[in-house]
Amino acid sequence: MPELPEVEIVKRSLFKMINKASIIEIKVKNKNLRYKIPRNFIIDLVGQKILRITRRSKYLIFYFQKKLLLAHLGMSGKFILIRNGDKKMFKTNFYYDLNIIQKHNHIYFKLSNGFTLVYNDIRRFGFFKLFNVNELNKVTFLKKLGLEPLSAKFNSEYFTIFINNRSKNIKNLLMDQTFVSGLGNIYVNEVLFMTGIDPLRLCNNLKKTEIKSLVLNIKKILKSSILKGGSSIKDFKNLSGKSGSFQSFFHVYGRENKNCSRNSCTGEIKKISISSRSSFYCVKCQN
DNA sequence: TTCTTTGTTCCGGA
DNA sequence: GTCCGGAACAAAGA
Repeated sequence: MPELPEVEIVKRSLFKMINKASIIEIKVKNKNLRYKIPRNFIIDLVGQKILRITRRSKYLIFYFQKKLLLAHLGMSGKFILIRNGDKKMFKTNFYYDLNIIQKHNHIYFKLSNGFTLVYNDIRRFGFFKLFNVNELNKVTFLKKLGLEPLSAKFNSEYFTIFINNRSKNIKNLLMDQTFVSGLGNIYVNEVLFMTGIDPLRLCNNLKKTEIKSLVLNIKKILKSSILKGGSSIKDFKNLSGKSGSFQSFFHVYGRENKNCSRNSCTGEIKKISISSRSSFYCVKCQN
């Protein structure tokens, strides 16, 4: 489940391997992703050169001469790089992991640098959208997004002002992409555990020190995960098919009924549902 | 067949 | 008008 750190790793891998390459050919095997791949998708992109690749929240943005390609990986979307014309498909030097099922390959981008970029997505919740180059400011997906959690502007002052006159619980606040963009369920669970805050605590009851600590821990956990190559709790793989290592550092997510991993805490991890999303927390040190 | 999983969007109620 | 939570949506695997 790609959240900010995973998307950042994908962006870096893509930048390293295919930046400045041109698209020679596109094969759409299944156009029914989260949104239908439009008719003009192929004609708009073939012959275009990738000028740069950036990330905003969990979105990837590919800059071409005439178009912008916005991509979201949804729950299970991944990019795989194979050699052009390779019939063995997943037995290349670049992808030896057979957890990838070929029937979920939906789009092939044949590139000028000898590689083909494959988009694979089991649940097909990911999507691609095309925009004109000067229309980035009109993209509604991006317009609504709040601050990047790793930016300097995301700090205690911003946090304090935003929660003024708001009463939602802290779990939902951190999940709210208009507040801070890029955190998903897994990282929010981890941040709240690290900070020792009950996910149901109302955000307008937070103390100054808790807000400060939350901001610090959000940055710390995201940076640490990026350094370790992203998590791989279920589906995440980087371009070379290797899992990240951050998943082994999860303290609460998926640890229902297990003992709290915090030194000196004898509590147990409980699972509850908040806004129909599962939340894991220690009954003792998060209250 | 039902339940779970995700981020995003939409809708009704306060 | 604004805020909030819950539900719907997409697909697939257990």
